[in-house]
Amino acid sequence: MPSLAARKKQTAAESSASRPALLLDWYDRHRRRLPWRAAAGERADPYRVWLSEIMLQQTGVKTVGPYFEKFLARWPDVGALGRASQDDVLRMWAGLGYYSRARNLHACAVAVLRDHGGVFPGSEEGLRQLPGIGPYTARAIAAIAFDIQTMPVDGNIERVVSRLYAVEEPLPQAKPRIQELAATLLGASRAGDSAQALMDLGSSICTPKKPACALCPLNEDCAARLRGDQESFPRKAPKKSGTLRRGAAFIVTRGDELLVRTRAEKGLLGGMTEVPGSDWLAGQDDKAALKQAPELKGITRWHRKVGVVTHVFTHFPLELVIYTADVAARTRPPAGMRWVPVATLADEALPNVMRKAIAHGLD
DNA sequence: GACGCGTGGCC
DNA sequence: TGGCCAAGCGT
Repeated sequence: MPSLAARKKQTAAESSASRPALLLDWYDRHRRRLPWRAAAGERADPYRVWLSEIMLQQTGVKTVGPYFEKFLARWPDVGALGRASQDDVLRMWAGLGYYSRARNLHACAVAVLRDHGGVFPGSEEGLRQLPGIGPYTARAIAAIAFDIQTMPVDGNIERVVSRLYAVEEPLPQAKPRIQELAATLLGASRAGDSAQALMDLGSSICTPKKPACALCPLNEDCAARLRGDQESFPRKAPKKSGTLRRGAAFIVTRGDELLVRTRAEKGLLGGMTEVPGSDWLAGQDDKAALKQAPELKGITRWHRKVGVVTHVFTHFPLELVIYTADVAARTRPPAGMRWVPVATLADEALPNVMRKAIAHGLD
């Protein structure tokens, strides 16, 4: 076999015929070791691949790591996860965001247990039918865990491919075209490694800002690099930011207990624990928000904490005013609410915005 | 196809 | 520091 340098030179001269081989060579030398990845040459466990792919949706590798380990230790296989309660899964997921993923994760495990005898379907089409598994994740599991010749396309691969071919069409319209181009980077085998090679390349070399093109195995015939405007790809339609919303959160203590409730099953922060609060509306003032305070015996006046809690969701920024009150022992909670010891708050399915509100209120 | 859906890290 | 970005899915 000719040396790597010789093969690379030869490839540049012969156009892109052996890009898949260059990519796999690079991957064999530089692949990242991640908790859900099998050793070189080994087939990955579908459960681990699935669990990691769901957690990694719109979420960084570093953030996912500890959650993946926690889940694996508590639920070592899909059967164990399918027999757990949704509430336990939500509690374990708390802090990771996009909570519909956790609900679908549990629903998926239940479905695999009930409809597939506890074994993941081994085809892209079969996987695609399961809750929480969309076109990307179905392809990723099929390629990585089942060695099926298919190319998943995530944000990293969109960036790499759009630069390689200088795709002028903006996202998301360009998705079908990019999917076609990405599939040409599949070799005759090792589909999962080809996909993971492109993802590693996208996260470590072909980064959004200041890509390290000198280190890229595909730099010789990258169309965007030849033009010198790599960072301008992928083209994207400009996106609009949301309007500021305001609301109030009520921190009610009864000794060392805190008043909480569970949010509606669907929608924003669905199924998660929260402290009682007002609606979150654009242009709402403090007085209007205070009118939505929970009614409890013995509260003569609310204490308004100095300052506000701010939080930025994907589609809108939020400002919460914090009101506090302390009530007598044995005060009944309003309908739909409950008291929980402050000491056990860590075990609740509390999204970060609520942790911030509580921290501010108890401060 | 557009929108709703968290959070943390980056410069 | 505020906008951008990260292994998308469901509706």
